[in-house]
Amino acid sequence: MRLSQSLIPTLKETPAEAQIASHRLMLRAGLVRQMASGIYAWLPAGLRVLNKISAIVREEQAAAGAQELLMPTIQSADLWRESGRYEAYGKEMLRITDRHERDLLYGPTNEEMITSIMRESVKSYRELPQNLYHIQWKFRDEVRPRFGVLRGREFLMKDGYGFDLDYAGALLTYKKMMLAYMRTFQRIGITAIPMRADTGQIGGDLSHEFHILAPTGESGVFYDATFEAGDPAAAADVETFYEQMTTIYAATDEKHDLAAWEKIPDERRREGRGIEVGQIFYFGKKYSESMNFTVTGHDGTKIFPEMGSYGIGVSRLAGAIIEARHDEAGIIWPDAIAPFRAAILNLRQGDAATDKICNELHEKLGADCLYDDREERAGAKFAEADLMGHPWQIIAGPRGAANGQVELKRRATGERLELSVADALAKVMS
RNA sequence: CGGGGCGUGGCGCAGCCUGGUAGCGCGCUUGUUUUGGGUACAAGAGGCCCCCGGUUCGAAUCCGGGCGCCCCGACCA
Repeated sequence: MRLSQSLIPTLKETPAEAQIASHRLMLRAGLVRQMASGIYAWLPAGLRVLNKISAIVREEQAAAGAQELLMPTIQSADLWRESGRYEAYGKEMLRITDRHERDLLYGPTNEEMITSIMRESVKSYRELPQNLYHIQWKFRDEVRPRFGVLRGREFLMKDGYGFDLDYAGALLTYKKMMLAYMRTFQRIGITAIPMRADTGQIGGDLSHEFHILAPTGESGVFYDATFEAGDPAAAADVETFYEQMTTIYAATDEKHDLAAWEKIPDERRREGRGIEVGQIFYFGKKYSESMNFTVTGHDGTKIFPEMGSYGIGVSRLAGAIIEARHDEAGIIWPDAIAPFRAAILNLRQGDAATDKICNELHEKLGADCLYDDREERAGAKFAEADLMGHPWQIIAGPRGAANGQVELKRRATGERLELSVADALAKVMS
């Protein structure tokens, strides 16, 4: 993609409303624009991030046996009256009336809807277990939206719902989802820690939140340093994995257990701030019972399926990652979800040898690279590339172009290498 | 929902107290210059001063009402 023909409106100065790093950088790097309080438009580069996160989520959900569907954003109030949450949910729910005076709402979550879909079609124990998810925009009318996309009112969430015949099955689904989540976060390139959590509006009795560590996080977190070492998803099987995840200490301030904390050796105690990027719940028959969803068991009796729900804040992740990975110059994207894997900086637009090298690079690297072909000073190009946080920068100028050399810069480390065009390409694509 | 603040070209801000017809920096356009870390000079374009009403000969400025946005706290993927 050529920068000269792209809508990537970077800002030299920080808009006054942005207080925290991720918000400032998302605006400055041209990823998002605010359209109303807590409501954002995702510009082309920002959308690429959302799409890359979603793609990884999809792959890991598929690997865990979950099926993707797509439910609407607008829901009927009647559905929510069945579960009793239409009244219970309060002002966070955006309520809408259509031209026929029917009560609708913009979905803050989808337990009722998925249960309704399942109960229409699933009648036999033979059809369970099933696990379904979608990636869809949600709306929660927060009292005070803030921190850019970290606490928006409209946000993109992956929400999944598991249906099992019994507690054992539901617990296994819960464990599988925890594993899928840890793999997802790992592939995205961040460290997330599962922490025991309250169940809030969703209800139920077993829940974990996944936090990524960042000094500006909204929750205080306490954890055993063991989480920082090794590969959390490397366990031989899901039971071993779950055992490890739930025996090593980790809790948010709400659930912090001083007695357990003090048993951990001093040097392994870690205290910090966390940003919640996902949460999983087991809540049993809460919705199957209230909404009368049953399947017939092999002995002919009716069974209320056991349920759980599984959420990842996709749009929040985009902000949270920046919060965890940036410096004074800008964003430091992990390779897996950077809007562009590499940027080509043409330091002398119009210099024949330089242009030739850049065009060749652009062609070979394809759509996942951004070619800065603008008529700008070198300094401006460097500054903007650092701001946007491309994992790799390929810097081409007349100095090196004469003998076929370019400079390759790694954003995360600042490391630079003088390489031939072919070697630079090989490194970026590996 | 309690407390505080802000709204002036695209962005960051000054002007408001003490009313007299809008200014600075960045960005944008054109030309020259510069050419490896946000270059310099020159000439331009661009503003219902958030909205409505009031006071006044005259309102960005004073008064009343409304809307929007931000920050702190309580609440939340």
